[in-house]
Amino acid sequence: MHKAGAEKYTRQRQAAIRAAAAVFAEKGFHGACTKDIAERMGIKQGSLYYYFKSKQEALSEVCLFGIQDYVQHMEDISGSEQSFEAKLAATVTSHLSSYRERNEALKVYNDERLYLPEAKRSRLKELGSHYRQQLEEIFEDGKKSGAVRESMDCHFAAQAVIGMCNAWGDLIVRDPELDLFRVIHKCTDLLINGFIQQTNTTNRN
Amino acid sequence: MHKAGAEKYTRQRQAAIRAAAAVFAEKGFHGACTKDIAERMGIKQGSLYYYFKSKQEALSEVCLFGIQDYVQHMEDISGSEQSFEAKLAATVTSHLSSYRERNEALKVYNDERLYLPEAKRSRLKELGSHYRQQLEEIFEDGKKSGAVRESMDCHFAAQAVIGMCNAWGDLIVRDPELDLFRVIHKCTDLLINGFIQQTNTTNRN
DNA sequence: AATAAATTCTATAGAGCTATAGAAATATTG
DNA sequence: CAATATTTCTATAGCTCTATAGAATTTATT
Repeated sequence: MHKAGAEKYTRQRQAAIRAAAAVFAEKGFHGACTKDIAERMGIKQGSLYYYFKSKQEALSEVCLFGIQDYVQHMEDISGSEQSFEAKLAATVTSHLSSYRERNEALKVYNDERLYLPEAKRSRLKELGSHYRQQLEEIFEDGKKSGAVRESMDCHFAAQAVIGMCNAWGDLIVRDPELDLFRVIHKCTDLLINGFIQQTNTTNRN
Repeated sequence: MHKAGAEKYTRQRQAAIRAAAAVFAEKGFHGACTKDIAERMGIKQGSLYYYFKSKQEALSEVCLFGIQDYVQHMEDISGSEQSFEAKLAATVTSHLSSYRERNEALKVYNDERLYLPEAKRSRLKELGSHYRQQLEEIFEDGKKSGAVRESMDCHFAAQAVIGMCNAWGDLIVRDPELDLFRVIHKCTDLLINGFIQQTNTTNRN
């Protein structure tokens, strides 16, 4: 067993989480085998169990890694003093950027978290719900400031934004050629300006 | 082996496809086992192979079942003479309704089709691409008629609509309490009216 | 260099799952 | 009813995968 002071352990464990993320993203939790994960980081199958006590634990760590930092971003955005449009744009940017930076872990969180044991899953679910709630509040505040129309269902709107980001995130992970900033720009544009031809110019950028 | 004239076979095979859809939707293709599928339709594991030659074939049939009919709907919508708004609303309605009617098969198509062998997958992919293309054309036509703003990226818009419908479809499948028509209405409203407060009233319903 | 600690390896038990074969049961037809 | 066809069952070969144990190797410490 490792001891404090041996920092190779933490480095390798992080590598294991990233390797697991990549393999789970490609083959799914049940489709992936521990051999794939181990080989991706250049060790043998059995050695992986020096870093995880089970395959489930690997999934659990990947999922946590996947969201912890875009949840943190939302905390910052939500607390800041910006216009509704700026907050919405920041949310989209942070969410989509996470798909690139976090090495598939966010995709794994979305697609495979339901295979976690109940206890772990509900802890992660809290984080996810909190994220959605904060986005919902951004919409509520937008209503108060007059940026968002009265008739908007804010719960629904938050869900829709997250769904749209995840759909695009999927494509971002699958296709490394895809220009992240182009996608961010288009998503933001769509959310702020909508599909429809409008004659007033108040909310264009 | 069965023979023509024995219509129990086709009835049971359809039941097998629905059972497989439910199980694959819940546990994923690799997480599901043929025992689960068989038991759900009240037969034993081995008997399932009277209807499928492999687990892969079951997946293949489920995926096909999942899309064939909403792809067909799009064909009708695309060919019809309606306003942009009406076509968009019809698309959302058809897409989301499929999630309820088709017994989880559409969800399986979205989440598990990448585990199909290449040959099958590319045949299904064609259907999916065709669907997106037709939606894209609806947007292009909308531009020509002035309903959609010039600056809209139609390819992107189509992708976004599909992504949003799929995100909501997931929730519809997961939660049978969720009111389908409420979701359809809200999605349509969001797509047509957008998030933002507008001063002109041209495109409200 | 000798000793101890940390990391990786090999080998495997034990479990679960797919797909098949052939028997048994059920339904259909003459 | 007897003969035939269809559907389901039981049993299992053969494979893959997880997780563990203990040996071997590498890295750090005295």
